[in-house]
Amino acid sequence: MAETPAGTSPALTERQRQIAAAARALLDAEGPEGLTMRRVADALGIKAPSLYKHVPDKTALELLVVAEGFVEVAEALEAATVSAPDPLAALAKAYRDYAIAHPHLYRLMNYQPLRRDLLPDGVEERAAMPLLKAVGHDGDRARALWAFAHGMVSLEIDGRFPPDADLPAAWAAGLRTFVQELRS
Amino acid sequence: MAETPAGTSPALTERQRQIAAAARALLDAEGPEGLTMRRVADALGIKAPSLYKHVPDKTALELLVVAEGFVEVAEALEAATVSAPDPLAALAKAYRDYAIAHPHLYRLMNYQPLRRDLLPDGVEERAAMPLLKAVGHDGDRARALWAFAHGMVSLEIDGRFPPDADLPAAWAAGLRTFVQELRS
DNA sequence: ATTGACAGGCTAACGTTGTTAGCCTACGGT
DNA sequence: ACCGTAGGCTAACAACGTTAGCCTGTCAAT
Repeated sequence: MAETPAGTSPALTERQRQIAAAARALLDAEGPEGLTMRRVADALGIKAPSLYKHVPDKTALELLVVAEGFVEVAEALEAATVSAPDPLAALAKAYRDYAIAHPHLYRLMNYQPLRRDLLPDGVEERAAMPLLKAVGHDGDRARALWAFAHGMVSLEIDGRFPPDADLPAAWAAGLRTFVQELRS
Repeated sequence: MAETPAGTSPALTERQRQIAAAARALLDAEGPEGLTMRRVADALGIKAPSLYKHVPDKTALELLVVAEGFVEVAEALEAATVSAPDPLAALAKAYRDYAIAHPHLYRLMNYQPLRRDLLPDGVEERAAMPLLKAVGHDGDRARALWAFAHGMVSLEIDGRFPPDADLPAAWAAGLRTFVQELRS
């Protein structure tokens, strides 16, 4: 058991990175049903119980994947907002694009309480930065925008909108306010 | 096997209503982990396999509960918006109140694709009506508002906002736009 | 009055899941 | 030369959803 001071990033071993990669691949390819201990172990050529030598339990394994997802999202949002004519629209588009591209991962990341204590430090903040910046460092409005985007994306991913819904129009309707208020 | 014309509400049997009630109670009290076939059967004094004489599988059982939830939400929203000075704020508050009061049910209803074909007719539409009315029968804005509310509520339920976040202020920031636009 | 269908319970069992216990082996440091 | 530890393994458990097959009571039709 490596000594890991509470509140510090654990620094993954090679095996843990392999596990995370295998899990990620399975999740992307087959969804949450495909993400089982035995399947992950199979992908690495070992048996399921051996995973527990590297990871305390399944939720910790999932967290490895989630952490990876947060970094990716952060990178995508940063890349999208840097020098964009309309940063807010670009941000929204990038957020949605990522979710649509990786719906299973998006659910794993956002459809449940987040074990922040087990997440590497700063990961979440980094992902939130582009949002805060785009919205003028107003926490309340940032949270409102996040909620709107998350709501739109999750409802779309889960097919909850009627098939004839004009989602771009709905996005526009929702974003209008934020843009407006920024200009005032 | 009762003949149930496709697309028509099945009309529950007494036993099915009992099953739904037991499931609902378990879900409210213990969350999704508590909602198992055996636990539901126990609550009714029967064995798990007997449930399958009344319900095809677990997701159908869950759908009984979900349908009940939709009716309750619809009633709550209708009651809240009737003769409210600020219908939109009242609607938002009622929506949140329901979700906060029944978080497990809210997740079951809204965190996954919805099997509309197995849901009694009109249930979903009825729940959507107060929203549409409050927003001036503009579908795009209605969906944007729904997404915002769902995002706020689900992120709150899952503890995703920082503990010091001022959620009422975030709600206000998000709702401002809708109110504004209505007045114009 | 007898029959027979069927509704609705039961037990036994299967396959899959996460997880634990306990064993074995190879390697690296004292 | 030792020995601890990292990291595999097999066997097994409990809980889950679900199926097969049986049995009994009720009730309608002959």
